[in-house]
Amino acid sequence: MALPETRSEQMARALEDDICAGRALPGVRLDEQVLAQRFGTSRTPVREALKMLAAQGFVEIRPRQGAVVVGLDVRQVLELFEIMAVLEGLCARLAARRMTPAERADLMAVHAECQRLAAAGDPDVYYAMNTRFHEVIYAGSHNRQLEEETRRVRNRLSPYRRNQLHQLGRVAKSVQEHDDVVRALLEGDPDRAESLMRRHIGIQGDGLSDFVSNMSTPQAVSNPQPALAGTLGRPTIVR
Amino acid sequence: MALPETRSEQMARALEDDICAGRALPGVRLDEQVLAQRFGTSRTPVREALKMLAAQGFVEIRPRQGAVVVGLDVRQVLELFEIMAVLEGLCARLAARRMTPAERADLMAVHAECQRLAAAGDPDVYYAMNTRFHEVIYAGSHNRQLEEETRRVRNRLSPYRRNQLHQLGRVAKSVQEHDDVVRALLEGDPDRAESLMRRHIGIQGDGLSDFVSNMSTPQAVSNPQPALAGTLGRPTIVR
DNA sequence: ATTGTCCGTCTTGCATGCATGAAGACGACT
DNA sequence: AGTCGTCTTCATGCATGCAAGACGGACAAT
Repeated sequence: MALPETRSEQMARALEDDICAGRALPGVRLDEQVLAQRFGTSRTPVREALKMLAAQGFVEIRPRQGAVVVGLDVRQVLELFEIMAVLEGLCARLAARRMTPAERADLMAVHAECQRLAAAGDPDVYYAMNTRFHEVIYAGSHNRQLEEETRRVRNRLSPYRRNQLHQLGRVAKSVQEHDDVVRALLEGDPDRAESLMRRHIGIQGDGLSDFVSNMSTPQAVSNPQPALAGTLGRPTIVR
Repeated sequence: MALPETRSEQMARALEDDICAGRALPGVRLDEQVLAQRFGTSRTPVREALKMLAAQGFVEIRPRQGAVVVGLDVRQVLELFEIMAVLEGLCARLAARRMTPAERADLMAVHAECQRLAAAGDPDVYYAMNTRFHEVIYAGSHNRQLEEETRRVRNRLSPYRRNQLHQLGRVAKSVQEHDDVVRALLEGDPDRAESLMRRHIGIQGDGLSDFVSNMSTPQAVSNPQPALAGTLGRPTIVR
């Protein structure tokens, strides 16, 4: 099976992961040669990977000036959240009608885990399970294209969400909202599932002000290029 | 001004246009050398362009086997329509609240043109104006990210929509639905605008059966590779 | 006749090399 | 001293070259 993966694809995935995980912060310069060395290839596959990431909005390539991790300003982040809300809302709507019994069981299991971890109190651990929770719903939509689109937008936002859950009480609120969504899903109520999910994602009400005030956290830089240091493995962050 | 555009970007746009306009049908093989000749470059920028298009879902690159224009089966098309409906719905919702007076005037003007062309009766001419109509609403959302996302999904679907309007009465129905949307927009009713737009895009009710039955029109091929003939300019279609 | 194997050809994936254009340094001039 | 202009340096954009893998055909065996 193991479908052969080209180096450019591997690198694209690795870089996307770096960006999503916050190892490559917005504004960081992505030097072709450095990356080539880091991955042990020539510049060619590096360039192809960067082009792919650029096409998906993860990096920006300014002709003759190199590639940088896209830095979104507050406005753009809010714009993406607006999109995210309807996409996840649609996932929930479709999932409410289409999830199989097995998938519903999965959902409940993951949700229970979320509740447990929320009580435990570590936001980062909860974050991981929270992601799984949403993934289950993406899959439950039985719409592959939607699944991919939603994940892509989610990934683009991820550098800006990491700290969101570190706010006091945000985790508790999150699981509570999950709980409502789960109920609607299990009852098979598409309208309610969609609307609850939209509200869960959307930065309406209290979420907004909190978020914006804490925003610009991951160096909402736009052009500063603290050149991604070439130490193989993980880029060191320059401050 | 004229921001410098690299060849790979030019080619990517040109190829995307070929695909959207139906000049490169799904399943058509995109040979690197042929394209390189056609654009008067080497294979390198061609490859970069193809990688970009692949990242956006327009072409599929099978390692060691080359690139083909993505062929969507009925199911995938319907999946994309589900996405399209909520994205355009969101555009309408936001536009209802955010359009400036100038944009509203624009909307009315384009809508009037649509009505005129609909009466004239040529579906292809109407199609172009219809596209502009929707573009005005994308812009009216004042959400750039949404605008781009929506346009991208629209473009991915375009090979499959071209003939949609050739159905008897479809044009008339389209303008009627536009009319309802316009009214909601001008009245500033976000909920109604969104819901009407969703219905307009969505293939619910009669739309669905008609569409599906006429579907698979643009050679819903998946692997057949009628090798894109190299005649510079436009690819000739093999049957 | 059909199927399986082998081989030739061709395309892709990647490495390397070169020219162009941009950023930064240095010096001259106001 | 500050500003402007030139020059140097370097990274990018693209061309070219080479090796590995895939497709197709021929041939042999059943």
